[in-house]
This record gives sequence, structure tokens and C-alpha cells, in this order.
Amino acid sequence: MSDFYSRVYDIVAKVPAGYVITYSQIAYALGSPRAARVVGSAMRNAPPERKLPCHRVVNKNGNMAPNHVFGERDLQRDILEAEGVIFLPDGRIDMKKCRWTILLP
DNA sequence: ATGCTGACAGGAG
DNA sequence: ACTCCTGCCAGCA
Repeated sequence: MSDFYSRVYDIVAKVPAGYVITYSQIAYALGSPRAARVVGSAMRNAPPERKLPCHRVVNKNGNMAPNHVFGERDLQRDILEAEGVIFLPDGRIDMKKCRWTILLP
């Protein structure tokens, strides 16, 4: 596993239940603000043994990853709702209230 | 080894 | 407001 991926996982692991974080936030925290895409790849290749809360990683619009990634349609949404994440009437996450801010070293 | 792809996002036209 | 182009980096053909 690359160092970059490991750091991504490390950050994702720190996101508490009831909050979400964006791909770009993670990329920024890693020193590569434009590597949001790589963060997505990292999630796709996420090692199950780390039991990462990948459902808490969303895009800046407050939308979750395409349904096909989690297998079942809208599964990610169900999990997030169960954790206390607030959804807007249009089906997007209320980023204003649920966005987690990374504690920078 | 070379090149294309992708759970994204920001800047330019 | 919307479309296109580019950055980033591990995987896979």
C-alpha cells in the first residue's frame, strides 16, 4: 500500500460518527489539494481489515458515491442517517452542519 | 514498460 | 450558470 493511501485511511478513520468529510478536504490535508481523485481511488481500494467508515466520505456537493460502489442502492445514505447525519429535502447531506474539520498537525 | 482509468474538484473559457 | 481541461497517483490491461 502506498504511503498516500495509508494517510488517506488514517484521516478517514478519524472522522466521528454523525459527521462527513469531503474528498478534497482529505487531499488538502495531505498536501495535495488537487488529489481529491486519488482519495476516491484510495477508497475504492480500501482494505477491509481497516474497517474504514468510507460512507462518511462524500463529495463537496454533499452527495455520496455512486450507488454501485456500496452494492445496494442508497445503502450509504441509510448508514449515515442512522449515525445522525442530517439530510436536506433534496437528498443531499447538510454539509453546513455535518462537515468534519480536520485537525491539522 | 506505456497508457488509460477513476468514490473528485477547481479554474478557465 | 455551464462545459471543458488539468492535476493527482495507484491499478490494471
